Amino acid sequence: MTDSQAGPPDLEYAAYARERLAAMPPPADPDAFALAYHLLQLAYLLVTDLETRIHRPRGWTLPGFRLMFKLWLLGPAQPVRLAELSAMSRSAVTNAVNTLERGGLVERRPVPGDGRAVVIALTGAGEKAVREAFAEQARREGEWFAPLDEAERERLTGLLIRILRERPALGSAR
Amino acid sequence: MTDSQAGPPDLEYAAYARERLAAMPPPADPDAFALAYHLLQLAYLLVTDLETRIHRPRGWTLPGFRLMFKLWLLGPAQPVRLAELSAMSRSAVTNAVNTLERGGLVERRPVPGDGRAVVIALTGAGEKAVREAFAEQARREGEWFAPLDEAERERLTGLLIRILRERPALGSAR
DNA sequence: GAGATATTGTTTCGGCCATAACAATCTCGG
DNA sequence: CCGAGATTGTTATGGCCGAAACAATATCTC
Repeated sequence: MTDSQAGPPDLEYAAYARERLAAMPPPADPDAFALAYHLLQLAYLLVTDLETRIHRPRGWTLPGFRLMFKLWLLGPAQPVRLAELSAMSRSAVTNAVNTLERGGLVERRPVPGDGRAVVIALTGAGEKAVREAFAEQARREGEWFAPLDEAERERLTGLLIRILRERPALGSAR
Repeated sequence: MTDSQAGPPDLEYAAYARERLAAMPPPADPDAFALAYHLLQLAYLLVTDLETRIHRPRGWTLPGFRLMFKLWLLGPAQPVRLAELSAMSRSAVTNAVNTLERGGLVERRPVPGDGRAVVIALTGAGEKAVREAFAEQARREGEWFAPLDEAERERLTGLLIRILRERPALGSAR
């Protein structure tokens, strides 16, 4: 793993790992490894970048923004609905809403017909916050994807959607 | 956002959000949004799936496995090197090593020439653990990417690498 | 050599997330 | 009606993560 190409260390590592895996017997799968690695690495770098450059300086977080963005598009919604839209747990929604509520960005409202349920709604401050952060984030995403032309972006998105549509069944069974 | 297509809720939401963004003025960018959304969603689902199906049942975690996998390929290494290979913070490495060390999977060794430095090395149990989990994970990654043929996988990986190579400068400046 | 500076690893703090257990409430079959 | 079962949201508990502050050590400069 020489540094002769002077690429980023994570990409150098990935190339080296792929080579090593190519010399191993199945079930080692160098191509699947490379795909998973670069996918996760890009997602990690993008998340970290958006978080540190846009949301943290404003005193918020990326997960909080994503939740508020959903409320902005969909209007007030129950935690259970927000959880299934994001494919995340209800408790994660509870935690995120707690943080946002402390900041005065969202509020919980009781549901008339159902004593268990709660509806989460943006406050005025939350609506302003999500509009401002959205503009910044859209700009930054544009910078990240600038290396690809329009056709390539579309092709990349299409491939990702194919995998998401055919996603393997979840659950812990083998 | 009707559920007429009966697709997964997260994909339905993404399609709806893209439509809504298409009706907004710049800097709203529906294509960049869709790309970022599907990229992050797929990464999240893949991470969660590998974690819950493979690593948690064995008593470990995916981040722990990724660190051990690096040690497996590279041999003993210093935390600072592991951190830059993963583009993550040194404190995250410290935490991960603490967890792995409690489980007897890695050990810290002093560095003869340098009183500050430490080298992280796999133990025998750690080496066995990483070999077993690697086989499982490679199989599961293969299932995730099965919807794409070989050429499509390669194209997808290539597009991801293009973005990673040209990644925008980090840092908090605007 | 001695002091200023840099590097390494750790600690603290707060937020994110899942799982499991729980209380409150609703629904539905008999 | 009424009790079993399902649903909703919350609360522990524990791991992950970054930023910032810190102590120990190394290096560089004069």
